[in-house]
Amino acid sequence: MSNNKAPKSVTLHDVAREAGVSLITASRALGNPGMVSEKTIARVRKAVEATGYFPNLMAGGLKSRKSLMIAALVPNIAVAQFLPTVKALTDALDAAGYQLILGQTGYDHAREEALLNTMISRRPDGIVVTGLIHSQVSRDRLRRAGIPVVETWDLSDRPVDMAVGFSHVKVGSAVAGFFLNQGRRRVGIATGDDQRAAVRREGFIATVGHDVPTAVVPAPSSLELGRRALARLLEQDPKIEAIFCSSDQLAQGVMVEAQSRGLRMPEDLAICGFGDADFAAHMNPPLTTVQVDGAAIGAMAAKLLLDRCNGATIAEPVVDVGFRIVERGTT
Amino acid sequence: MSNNKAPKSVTLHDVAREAGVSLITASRALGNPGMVSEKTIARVRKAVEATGYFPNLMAGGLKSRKSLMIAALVPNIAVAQFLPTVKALTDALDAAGYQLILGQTGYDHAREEALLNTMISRRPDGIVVTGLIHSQVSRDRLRRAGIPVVETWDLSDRPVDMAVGFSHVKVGSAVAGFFLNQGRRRVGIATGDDQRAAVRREGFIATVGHDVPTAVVPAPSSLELGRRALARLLEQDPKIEAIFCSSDQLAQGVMVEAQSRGLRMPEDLAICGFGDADFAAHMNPPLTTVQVDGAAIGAMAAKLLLDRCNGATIAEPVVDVGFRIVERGTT
DNA sequence: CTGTTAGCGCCTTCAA
DNA sequence: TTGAAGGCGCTAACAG
Repeated sequence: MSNNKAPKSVTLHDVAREAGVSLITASRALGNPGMVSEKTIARVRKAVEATGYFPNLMAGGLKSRKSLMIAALVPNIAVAQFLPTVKALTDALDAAGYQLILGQTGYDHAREEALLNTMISRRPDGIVVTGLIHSQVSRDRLRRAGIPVVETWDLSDRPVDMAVGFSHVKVGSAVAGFFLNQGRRRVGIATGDDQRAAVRREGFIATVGHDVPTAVVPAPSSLELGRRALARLLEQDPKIEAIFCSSDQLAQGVMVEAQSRGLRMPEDLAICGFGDADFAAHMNPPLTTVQVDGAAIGAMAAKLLLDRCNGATIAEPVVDVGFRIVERGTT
Repeated sequence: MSNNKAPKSVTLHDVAREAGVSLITASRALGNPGMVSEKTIARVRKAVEATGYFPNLMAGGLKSRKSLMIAALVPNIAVAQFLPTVKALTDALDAAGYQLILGQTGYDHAREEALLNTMISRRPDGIVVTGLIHSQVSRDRLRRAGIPVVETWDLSDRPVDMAVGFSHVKVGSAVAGFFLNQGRRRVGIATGDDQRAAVRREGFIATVGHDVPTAVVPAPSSLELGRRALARLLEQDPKIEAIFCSSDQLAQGVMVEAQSRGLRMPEDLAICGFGDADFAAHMNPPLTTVQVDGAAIGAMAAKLLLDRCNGATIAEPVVDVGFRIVERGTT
């Protein structure tokens, strides 16, 4: 009688029998309809309905060596900054029948390496990381595994494989130049503690020509942390004239704190954010900020990966999407 | 000579040979160390290093019927609302060795059904959806497939399987009661066009006792859309006294527009948002809003799923996490 | 256009 | 504690 095994799931074998064709014909009818006659396809389709069959992508992927999955590593999904990228990526992949597996590195290099190992074990058809991959071991491993990789939000002379981003040094430099042009010399920085923000700071300082007051706050940045950052900067230089913030959230906090201290913007204090969050244009005064097209980064990363999956050779494996300073009321 | 095949990847077979043990012993040394002697484990570990072996979870999962993946369906990853949930979910799953596969339904029922089918084909060990699953076909399918499912951000008398959320009807009702208590009768609603917001609106109207002016905006809601929503509400009732917004982003826009029209809050106009975004407490005036613990929802969903994966029986398959109105300066 | 054969890489079952 | 055999569900490769 019926023993207590798990209710054996319907397989392609059952479908084939129901349709009165061989296993492989059923397989082709579903995955490669061009090779099968209309009539057979119809029979198989009907058999699928009748049996309630669902393909098993694990089994298929094992043989075909295609998982139809792309792994994405972000520092922290809750950082609004990367959302448009993840969204654009997911949208583009979905449209091509691929799904995204998500991993959070928490800005932690060891965690990143561990996560990368896990992801490799899943045999994704591609990997997207935010920022450059830090561990040399991981870099080598990925190259050897031959998995297409896109490093995003940053540029590198020697990416693991492909890269889509912009130069953070140039961003810092551009903002510093912008402040200096306005005649503001007493400048400072409120920044998150991540690698890319640190590089922007380096570019900023290089252009200013000397070190500047800096308040570093832990990720993820928030309005609250911005308020405290301004307090700390004013301790370092009570007459500070301009502040470059590593995110608009932080800038928002700096502005709130500045207003509560009676500082006028831009007269007493100029502020430049980073990211052009949707609220930036609607603040009072509207926030000057650095705009980066995060969605374009995600879309381009998806395109590179999908092209590669389709066997294309990528002519330009490193794509610079650039940035621009959007001048508004705070400068 | 070396033919042109893909560089055959290292398998457990190679590790076993290198270690001088059988295939299955190598397998156990890695996945079930309790069954193997210390010495053998060490030998296998060394062989793993030497060969550069990476397990193939697709192959392992095929036999063991465990994918160590959880599928998560959200309407739109860019909606800040669900971020804490996705983050808490990812964190909890990561810690248990599971990864998240992400899908975006775009608030579209057909898309949701298609995505669910795709996900089923991946044989995830669990599925988390935002909101209730709409398609009856999908509901039946999931039950039959026997995949653990958690429906979140909503509650249901008869969930597909498990549910973690709160009552949107009660939220609408509570906010309406709150406004009425303040003596405000000319009330209205600015809302996104999603299902849950619609239910909150129903609760609101039921308590008010009659239909109210309503401005519906498409997802995802934004500050910009909030501004337009207020304009539309003022056309419907120039003397409107209180507005319930379906998100804090929308509320923010309503406030900006109100200020630009010279309306004072809360004297001329009361506003209540939804979600308690991080900026809500820092607006001017601070925004009254409905607070829901999205992270708790994600954490609880992960717990239910992981418990189930570990064979536990869930005593309470429906968890109400509740909500509360946070009174601030706009009411 | 259809079918047969032979695995993909690993783990479960049974035996030693 | 270790091993041998068999198969998870599917699809390339090669016939017909």
